[in-house]
Amino acid sequence: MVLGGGYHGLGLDSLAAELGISRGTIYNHFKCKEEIILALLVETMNKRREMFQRAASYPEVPRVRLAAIGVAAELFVRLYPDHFRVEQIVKSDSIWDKTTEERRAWVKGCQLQCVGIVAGIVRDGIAQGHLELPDGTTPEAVVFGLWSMSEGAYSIIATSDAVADLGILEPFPAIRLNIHRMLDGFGWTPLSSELDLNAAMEKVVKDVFPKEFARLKQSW
Amino acid sequence: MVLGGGYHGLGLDSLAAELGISRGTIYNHFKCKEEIILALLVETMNKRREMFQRAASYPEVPRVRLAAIGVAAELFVRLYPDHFRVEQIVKSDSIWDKTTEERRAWVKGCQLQCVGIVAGIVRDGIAQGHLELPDGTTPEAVVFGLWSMSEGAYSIIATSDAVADLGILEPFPAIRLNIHRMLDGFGWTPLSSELDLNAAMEKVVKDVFPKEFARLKQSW
DNA sequence: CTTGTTTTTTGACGTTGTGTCAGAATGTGG
DNA sequence: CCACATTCTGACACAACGTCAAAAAACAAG
Repeated sequence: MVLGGGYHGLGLDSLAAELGISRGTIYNHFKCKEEIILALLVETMNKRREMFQRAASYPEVPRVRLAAIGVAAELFVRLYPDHFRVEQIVKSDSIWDKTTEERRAWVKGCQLQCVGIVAGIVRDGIAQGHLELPDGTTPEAVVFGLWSMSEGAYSIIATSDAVADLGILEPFPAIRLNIHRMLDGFGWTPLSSELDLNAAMEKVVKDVFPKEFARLKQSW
Repeated sequence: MVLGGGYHGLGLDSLAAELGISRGTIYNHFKCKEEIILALLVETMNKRREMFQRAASYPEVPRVRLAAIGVAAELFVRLYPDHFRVEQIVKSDSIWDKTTEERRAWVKGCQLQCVGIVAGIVRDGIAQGHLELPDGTTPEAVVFGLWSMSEGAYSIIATSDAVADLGILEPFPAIRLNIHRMLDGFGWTPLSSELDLNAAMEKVVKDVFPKEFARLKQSW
């Protein structure tokens, strides 16, 4: 893929050669290298938002719909690791301020949409009496927790062999477990002890993401 | 600080000028730019390990000692945001493979030590009957969850204004809450409902990290 | 103090990669 | 076929990393 070797891996010469055009031509479409990367980021976030929307509309109880979002996030990371990498790169390198306001706004908007999808499920859970948040805690705070956990876990997996050193042979099931423990901690019913979430998630994979699952050669 | 503007912000010319030496001299001490960054990373991880060790030896029940680790991690990020940034940079840019095996091993070892400290507390909790892990779940998996949550949350805070857009005015208390909810989900007693963890953490700050707390001008 | 030797420092140079722009090439309407 | 508009191009300017022979400094011996 384009961005295997980080920011430096993307050489405009090689990119131009790969596209069969000259390097000057690239600058007719993008103002600078950073804009290219941000364009890739937009593509990335579109992809994930689409998967999130599909997961969120799964006809089930809110807690399972949230698990479906988790499935979507995991599938996304496993299927498109390079796309995930783009997000990492944009974060750490200070490329953000070299880009146009327009594209930045687009990224931000997409991010908020993804958050909104998840927050909507949390609100549904509250509305249906499956979940009660303590005073001062907003649904968005819960989303923040889920987001943190995913982001951090996938980042750790992607950028070091720390998980293997920890003796965690299958990190993805571990992530799922930890996330559901957090939701249990919030008292979101049905609790993971009252429900076979693994089976539910496997069903989500087959019902909502059959195509993606087929592309995922490794075991779920 | 040295690494405000990411990998590119660190210019060897300006760095040399700042140190009052020539750029050539830098290469007597470091083989390449990447090694400089990794040296900063070593410093960073030493600092945090030291804080973790202090927190872990806090004379309290395991769950509170774990909270103390959380306090240490939070104080570290808030006091030394540039150090935290170094970790982000090392992750995303592919600088890892340009560095010497020796320094890499050092970083990895320090990382494992930090994990080991936390895993030790989890084991203590199990040994004292405060916590029971389901079959197939290791203490390291719990550490992985805590690590993920911290890493992801601090990363999100540091690299975007997403938390503000989510309406989360005080992200750090939100992180603490989410972490403790996860531990509650594991059934780790005393549960956060049976214990005033906020007071306990405030006590940790004053008992274990008075000096660091003094440097933290913002409210806890 | 002087002279010879070793170590450290230096900044000019080579190299690599980004971004620019005048000119070439290509496309279009009459 | 021509005039005009658009797109593409690759040579150039510039910036940053890393190198290395020469200079400077530190050190040792007589």
